[in-house]
Amino acid sequence: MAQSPKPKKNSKVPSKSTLTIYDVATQAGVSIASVSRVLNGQGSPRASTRERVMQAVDELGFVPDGAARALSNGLKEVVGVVFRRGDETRFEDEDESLLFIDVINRGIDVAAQRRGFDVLISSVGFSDENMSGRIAAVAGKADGLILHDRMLSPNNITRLSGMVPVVTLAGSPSRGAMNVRCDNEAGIRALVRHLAVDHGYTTLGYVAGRSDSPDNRARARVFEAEARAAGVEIFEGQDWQGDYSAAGGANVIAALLEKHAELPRAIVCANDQTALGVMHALARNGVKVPETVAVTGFDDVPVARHLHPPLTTVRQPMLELGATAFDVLYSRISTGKADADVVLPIQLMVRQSCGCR
Amino acid sequence: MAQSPKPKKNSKVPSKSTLTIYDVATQAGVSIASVSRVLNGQGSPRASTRERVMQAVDELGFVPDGAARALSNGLKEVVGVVFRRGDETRFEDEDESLLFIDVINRGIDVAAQRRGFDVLISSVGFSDENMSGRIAAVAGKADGLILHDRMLSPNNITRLSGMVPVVTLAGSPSRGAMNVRCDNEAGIRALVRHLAVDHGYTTLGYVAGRSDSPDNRARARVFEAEARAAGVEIFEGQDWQGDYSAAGGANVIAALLEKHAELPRAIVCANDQTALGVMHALARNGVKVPETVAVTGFDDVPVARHLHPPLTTVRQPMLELGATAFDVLYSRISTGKADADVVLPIQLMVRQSCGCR
DNA sequence: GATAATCCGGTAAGCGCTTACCGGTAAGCG
DNA sequence: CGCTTACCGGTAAGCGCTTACCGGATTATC
Repeated sequence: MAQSPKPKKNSKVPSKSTLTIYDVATQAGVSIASVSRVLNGQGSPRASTRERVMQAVDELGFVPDGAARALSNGLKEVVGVVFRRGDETRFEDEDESLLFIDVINRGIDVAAQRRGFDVLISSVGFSDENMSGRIAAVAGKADGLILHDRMLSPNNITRLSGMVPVVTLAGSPSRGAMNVRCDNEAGIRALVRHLAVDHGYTTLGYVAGRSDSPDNRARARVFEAEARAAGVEIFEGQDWQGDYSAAGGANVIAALLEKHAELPRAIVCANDQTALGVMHALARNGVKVPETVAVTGFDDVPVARHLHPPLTTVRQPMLELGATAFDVLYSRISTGKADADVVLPIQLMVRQSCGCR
Repeated sequence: MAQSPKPKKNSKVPSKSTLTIYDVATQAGVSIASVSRVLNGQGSPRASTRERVMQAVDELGFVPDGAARALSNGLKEVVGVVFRRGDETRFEDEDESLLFIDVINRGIDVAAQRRGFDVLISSVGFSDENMSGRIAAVAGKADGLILHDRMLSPNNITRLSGMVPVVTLAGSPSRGAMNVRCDNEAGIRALVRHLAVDHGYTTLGYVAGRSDSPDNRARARVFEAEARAAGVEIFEGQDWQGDYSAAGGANVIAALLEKHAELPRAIVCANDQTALGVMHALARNGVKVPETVAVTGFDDVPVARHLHPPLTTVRQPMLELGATAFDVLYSRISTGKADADVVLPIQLMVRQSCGCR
């Protein structure tokens, strides 16, 4: 019967219980292997053995050490999730695009729990240096990584994926990593069609998201192509550059109105936050939505349905996006195989800001 | 010169690089102790030794294993954060109170990074069983826990704090655990005073948050006491029961208006989401805000300033709340000492929904 | 009674890293 | 030259858990 190991000579004050599996084994009168078997459902312990072990665990308040388990099992049962916080024009705690990321992370969390995994979160500020080093540190504490958009160059993603399994949530996959995304092009197409064909609007504007976002650039391209195909006039360009935030959207409209620029009959916004700001600025200037100018968003964050008028938008299945990202990563971790690029369908959410009743 | 350890006989497919510190040592032509010294800034390695080690690390793409480091150091450098997701009346992915929790978690993340810690997130669904077991599993993977409100009974918190350092974000502390909170009472007092004294409104309503939230009950009590002291008439009771969500707030107003009930001159909402729904329902029914009915929120989530009219609310320093919770926990982990109950000040954010211009 | 099969549980090795301790070398001093 | 001190780096033990392997006891069969 082994004794509890000697206290580690360490300059750090022991802050956690120093209880180990040896203490449980001593109290239950069995070996540490028996304790492990009972706790992990291995082997076929006698009922009496099981009872003594569970009683000792309960009385002592024993929690197995995750690091020891991870080292022994070769699996930490932790997924690392890394995302960008802020940009060069915005103080970091006001970055509203994190709403979107938070919901995706929720989906990751729920899917991870189904497999006994937990989610290790790390956000990276815009001005943070040594992003690769940071991501590597997270990788050392996890079995795989899920990287939100705008994290690393494709080369660095490929390099990272040589160290740890990586799933990206980006517009396109990088070599060596798996990718999960929504069919955003279909979403923009559906919006433009709804406005141009169903409503018959002949002028459309597009308030862009961040110019450094590949996702935004793809949306802008599809918007342009689809609008041209529908034969409508397009309002776009530098004056229509937002940054995915409500303030960015409001600033675009305020600036246009200040120069007495003409507004299009409908405005497609890069995301719901932008639409919130656009609608706010229009209302502030006495422009009726949707009677004078219709507005649409993208994402369908929970706030969208409570705006006045309720926002027509494209529902990105954010929870499913997160859950799928985890499932793809888990498949890779557990079988070595996984899909390289998974595309989730979107759904047009027609409410009232487009002009429907 | 030790060889790289033999591959572990394991039924799980190895999905991570099997690189270890032994491989780096071999490539650099030094011992594993030297590699460790270089990577951890210990001892005084020669410049030439340092270079060879760093070059080998870079060429091999080596990332130290977090579980091994944690076991050896007796410190995982991970903080576990656990929060509640959903309630009995709402499907879990629509729980908007998570906005608030997400921002607090952001504060935790930023503060944790300052100390080289990462954040292990685990949400618990309302219908999840064995919450204690779940929390214990997170505890096994972290050095300490931060528990959001509504997680465990005070007894269970005390019991948990015998296993691992615990910080709660609750209205009041539990024995054995540390606590961090905002001075919500002062916030409600400031709101009531602003409406009753500065604006001279004589009737006030309070749309409550969840009835199972101790925080909400405390706010309701202070609202009542302060309003009575200001000599105004109070509208409250079962008809004014929200659930912290926009839909909950909208439902309260819609139901009142359906029964042609009289509305107070101003409505104090338990949080900003509730205020969003209240304002939406009022606007839908042609009630002007703030001309006919003023509305205030609580929390100052980013959306608040972009509503029309911009919301007067109480700013909960959510980022600071999270950061302080982490700092308190870190103090405990590193020195064994920490404050038992930390109260952060709030700030009244006067915008336009109260009637100010 | 002897043999084979099954059940159960203990012992020892190992997961990947950290670092205390010790030894070799070189420099400085008398 | 001999002794002392400082510097640097290698060896071995250990962190807390998991589990392969083996042995003892029991049961079943001939």
